[in-house]
Amino acid sequence: MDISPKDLKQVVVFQNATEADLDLILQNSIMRSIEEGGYFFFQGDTAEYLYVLTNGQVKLMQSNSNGQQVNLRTIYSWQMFGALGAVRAEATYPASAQALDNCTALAIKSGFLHSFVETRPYISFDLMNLMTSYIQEMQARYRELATERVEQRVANALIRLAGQTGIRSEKEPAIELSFSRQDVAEMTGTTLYTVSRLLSDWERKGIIETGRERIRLLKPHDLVRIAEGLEK
Amino acid sequence: MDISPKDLKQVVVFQNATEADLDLILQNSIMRSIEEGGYFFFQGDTAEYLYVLTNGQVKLMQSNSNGQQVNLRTIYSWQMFGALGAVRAEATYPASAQALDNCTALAIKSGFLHSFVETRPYISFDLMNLMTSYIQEMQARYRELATERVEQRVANALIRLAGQTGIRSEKEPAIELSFSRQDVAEMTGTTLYTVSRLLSDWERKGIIETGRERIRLLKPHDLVRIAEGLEK
DNA sequence: TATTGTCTTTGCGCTGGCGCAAATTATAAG
DNA sequence: CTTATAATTTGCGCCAGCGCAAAGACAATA
Repeated sequence: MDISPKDLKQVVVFQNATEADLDLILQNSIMRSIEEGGYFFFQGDTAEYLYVLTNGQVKLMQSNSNGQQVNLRTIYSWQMFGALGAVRAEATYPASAQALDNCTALAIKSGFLHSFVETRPYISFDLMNLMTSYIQEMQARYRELATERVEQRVANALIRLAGQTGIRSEKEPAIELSFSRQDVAEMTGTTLYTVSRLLSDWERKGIIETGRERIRLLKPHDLVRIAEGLEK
Repeated sequence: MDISPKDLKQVVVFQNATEADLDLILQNSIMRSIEEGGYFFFQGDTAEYLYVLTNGQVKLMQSNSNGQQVNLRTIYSWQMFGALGAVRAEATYPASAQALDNCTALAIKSGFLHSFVETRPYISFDLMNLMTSYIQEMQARYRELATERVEQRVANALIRLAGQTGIRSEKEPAIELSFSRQDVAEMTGTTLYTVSRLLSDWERKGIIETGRERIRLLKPHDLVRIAEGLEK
């Protein structure tokens, strides 16, 4: 599968790039395909490439010395990942990137991007914007983890996911999500048992509907109330 | 108190700036003094300025709708703060900045920095480096909070603080920190009671020595072992 | 020296959430 | 259709950590 410069316009960081620049980027990149379950890179690897996902979904996660892991973020088509390690020379990736589907991604040599950015301020600007939003999201999630109860955090995660990826059908205001209990647990710093108990409870109350690796939000507004700690 | 361009060289983001540029920055800034306990800005304010602290210490913190707060970071002399809000136009500060001492800071109009950066790639580069390290630290702390027990998190926080600010005396390998139990609690997402109990315990074991708003690390290595969860 | 305010310690009871284990259900593969 | 595999649910016991309350220690001020 080939990629045209026009396709690259969809990448937020490249939105202001010229056609010529996009061409140059393509010439200095290769395509990499990773099949479901495989890894683009592991936490600690030297950051040789930064990626633009063209197909599939990628999970970014970080693990501690005992192997316990947390979900930092899920990457969708035309989003960048592995960019953090690429900014500094001789950096290592701070997280691992696992393919949730069969994935294809454009791999850009980080050394190339380095020199490329130096003469194109608009790109660093867009990159900084992206980074800023990362920092803000991480700070918000950190605060959440530190001060909110599990119930609120899970509700919040569902709301956030709904905003990012939810499929909203026209007729009914239901939002469909595809995540396992384990996924949600890793996103909210809890266990799959607790998530399961919570979801069951909410289902009994008619707020959501659940299935295997599937959560449908029936009353998002009620979730918002739970997230804010107003419930009970 | 006046600031010379040379002083500004101490700011990481300005380390590669020319004398002329530093002068220009100074001309487009004002000095602001905030006394102990006061605020440079509050979370949610529109980000008109970004600051370079010249004197004192500033605590960056975020609070949720119930007023509970977490410590994101402490700022020392010649470090920047409030830069996040400044990158995007019409942004608001994602955190509040409280003066821990009587503080003085250089306030740079964010609009000015905007246009300034556009023609000076080296600065955006250094800014991105700074942002990258923020993201990585937040990710690490997030993982810590999600997967580690309180004991480990507090030990980790002490180690981190020792690296950032600890005063190491020549004769003995003891490191002196100046933080209240409440401070440490807000940094680690726990309560001052739990921190107090932990510190008391460690003091009994001879790992640290404590006082009012004072913690002296006697055996940092033992703390590292606790942080890694090897203890018990 | 006495006073006041702040920081710290510690006892005590409680509970939110963890995590094992075992049963149940959904999906995929043969 | 059967079997294997993976995801989910739920009962149960337990404990790490919370948070009130009250006392104690320290620092600043008059």
